[in-house]
Amino acid sequence: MNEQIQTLCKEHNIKLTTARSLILEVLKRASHPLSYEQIKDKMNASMDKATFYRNIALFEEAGIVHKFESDDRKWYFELSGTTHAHFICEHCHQITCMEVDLGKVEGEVKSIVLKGLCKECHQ
Amino acid sequence: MNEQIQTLCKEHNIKLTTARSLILEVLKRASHPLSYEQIKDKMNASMDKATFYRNIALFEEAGIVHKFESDDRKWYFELSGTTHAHFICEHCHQITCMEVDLGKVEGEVKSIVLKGLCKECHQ
DNA sequence: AAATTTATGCAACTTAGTCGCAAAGGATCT
DNA sequence: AGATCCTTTGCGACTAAGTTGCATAAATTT
Repeated sequence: MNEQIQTLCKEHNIKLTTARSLILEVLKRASHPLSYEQIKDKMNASMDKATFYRNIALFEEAGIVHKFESDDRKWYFELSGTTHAHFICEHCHQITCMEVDLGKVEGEVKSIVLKGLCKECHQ
Repeated sequence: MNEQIQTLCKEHNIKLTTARSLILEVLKRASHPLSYEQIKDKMNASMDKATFYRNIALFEEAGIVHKFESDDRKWYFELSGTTHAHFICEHCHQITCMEVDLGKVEGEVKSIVLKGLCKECHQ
C-alpha cells in the first residue's frame, strides 16, 4: 500500500484495486522497462493476463505508464517520467536507459528507442 | 531486372531469384519503411509470406535490409542506408524519416525510433 | 439488503510471423 | 540430354503475445 501510488491514482481518477496496486508497485521498483511476463514473475500474487493488459491500457490512457515494443515482439512497460531513450541490444536483448538530446522536434516525442549492439556485445 | 539490385546481391553472395528481386525492387522504390502487407500489395506478383520472411531474414543477415517494429505489432522494412531515425505517430501511424544527431554513443546504433504525435496530430 | 456499476478470471479467439515438408527450379557432372 | 544434387518456393499447420466475450465477484449506490 504505497503512499505515492495512492496519490498517483487519485490524481488520475483511477480506483486503486488490488491488481492495479500490484502492477504499479512492481513498476515503481523497476529500474528499467519490464514485459508482462517479467512483471508477473515479480508479483507476490497471481494475475490473469487479461486483467493485466486491461489495467495497463487504463494506465496508458491516463498517462501513468508508457509502453514500447522491443524486437522480441513483446511490449515493455515503465512508469512515465522524463522522456528518456532506451537502448535495446540486438544480441543480448538487454534494455538500458539513456539520455538523448534531440534538439528541436516538431510534434510531441513520447519515446525514443535505439537498437544496435551494446558496448559489451560490440566488443 | 534492376542493375543496382543485381550488384547489391552479388556483393553479398546472394543469388538473385525472382522473389528476391520483387522484394528488393519494392523496397528500392519506397520512400519510407513498409510492412509485409504493404510490400505484397506493391508487387506485381503473388508471393507466399514464408518466402517473403525467409528472404527478408537473409537480407537482414547480409545487412542489406533493416527492420523495426512499429506500435501496430508489425515489422517494417527498408533498405539499409545511412542511420537515420523514424518518427512513428501514435495517432495517424504515419512513419516519417528524420535526421538525429546522437553525439557519442558506446556500442553500435543500428536504428532509432521516436514515437509520439506528429505535428499534424499534435495540432 | 437489493440494485447497479465496475473489476476480475477463464476460455476462446486473433493475427503476425515461423516451421516442416514436399514439390519446383537451377546448377553440375557424366 | 539425362541423372543427381542443392536451393528456393508454396502450402498448411503451428506459435505465442495480446484481445475479447461472458459469467462471476467485488464494490458502490440507493
